[in-house]
Amino acid sequence: MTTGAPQPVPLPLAGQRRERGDALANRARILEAARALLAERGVNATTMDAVACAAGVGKGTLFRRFGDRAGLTEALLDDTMRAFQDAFLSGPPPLGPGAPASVRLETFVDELLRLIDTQLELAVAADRAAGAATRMRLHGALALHVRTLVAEIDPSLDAEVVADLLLGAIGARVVHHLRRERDVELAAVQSAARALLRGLTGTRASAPAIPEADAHRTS
Amino acid sequence: MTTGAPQPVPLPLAGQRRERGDALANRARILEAARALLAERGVNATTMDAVACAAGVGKGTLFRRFGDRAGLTEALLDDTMRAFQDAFLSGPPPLGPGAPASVRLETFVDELLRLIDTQLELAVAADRAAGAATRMRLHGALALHVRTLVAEIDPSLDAEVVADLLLGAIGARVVHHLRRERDVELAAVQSAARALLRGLTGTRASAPAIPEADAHRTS
DNA sequence: ACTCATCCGGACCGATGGTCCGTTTATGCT
DNA sequence: AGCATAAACGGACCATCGGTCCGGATGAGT
Repeated sequence: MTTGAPQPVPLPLAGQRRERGDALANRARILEAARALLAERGVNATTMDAVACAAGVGKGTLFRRFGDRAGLTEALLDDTMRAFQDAFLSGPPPLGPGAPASVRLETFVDELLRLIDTQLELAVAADRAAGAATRMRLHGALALHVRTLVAEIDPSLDAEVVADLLLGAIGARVVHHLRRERDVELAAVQSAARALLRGLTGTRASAPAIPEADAHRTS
Repeated sequence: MTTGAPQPVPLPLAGQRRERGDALANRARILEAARALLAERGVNATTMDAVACAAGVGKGTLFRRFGDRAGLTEALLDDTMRAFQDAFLSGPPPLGPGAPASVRLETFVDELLRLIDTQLELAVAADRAAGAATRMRLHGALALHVRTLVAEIDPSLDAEVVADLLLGAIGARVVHHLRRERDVELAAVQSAARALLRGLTGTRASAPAIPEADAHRTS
């Protein structure tokens, strides 16, 4: 996957001096090394030193490129997240626009859980290492989406708060705990999450009709 | 509050050498100092050094008494938690045994949120600093209770997983975020939590028969 | 080939959690 | 009261880790 990235393109563009070739290469190696270390040794045992060393670069390089630990994890999360965001913002219907909000929300939760599961260590790292600013940005995008869907499903709810509670329920820590320390199947987690959602979607939906039609208000 | 603690009693008991008087006093001072620092400076700015200094003891004393940071936070949480546990395990009905499971669960969530809110910084500290072992113990007690209630409410659910998701939803991190960074009222959080619970409690009770809802389940 | 901006790398720094050990002192006994 | 001793004290000390700095190396345009 890492190598599969379509490469941000050398960008033969003008403007000012393009990033030097070795710098580009190093960035890639650092990202790859970080991903590997994170996956095989866990979050706790992955130090910045170790990442730099594994990538075969000096610490200076590492820090200049990414600023700090938060920056690195953010970069790591970046493409994964971007893809997911595109999917639920403008992808095909079950997840993207076009399906009723309740279905979209359910699908969203399902998919987010799957995504977290495939990048468990990374997700936990981001969750704990990211500074307030970074977390806000990452969390913010997801929260906004959930908030919108929740508001659409049941306008009487305090969408902002409900959204945060929901995201908290399926946060990296929880999933990590269930999967790694309890040996729970991912499907079981997804199923339980759906059970929780039923309170928002199912119940109300019994008088379905789907309030759609009236586009999506801009709360 | 701190001073209000009923004192573990001098225990004039026998056995082997009783804990020395100064040791006892120091433990109390450390606990009090830690609580104060945590409350007024936040989790991030509270170092072990600072705690020892504020308590007027050496670091050696601090660490010998509590082992490590996790031990200290655990001790800090201890009596608060013990009281809460007693309340929901053997206290009066709305929370303790005697009321229907769904009501108990709702009350439990309400109360836990209130408790977390009054000890926000401490709760976050415990959440982040506690080692796996400690967290398991603290979380375990709560999780067991919720699990039991959930199982009672709807035996068809995977109580263990649902319980963890629920606790994740109202975890210290989430509450901290909502209360401190979003200025959300505690009541709003409790209300949103109840909305989530509705899926487990209310829905089933009235046998509303969720329509197609789960038709598109594939994964 | 030449020049210069950019980048590299690892020595270095400050903070912080945690350990060690010589010194002090509460406690029980005489 | 005086004493012996185990327990507790306290702060110097250590190791780790995130993050900074700067002299030296190097890629890229001319």
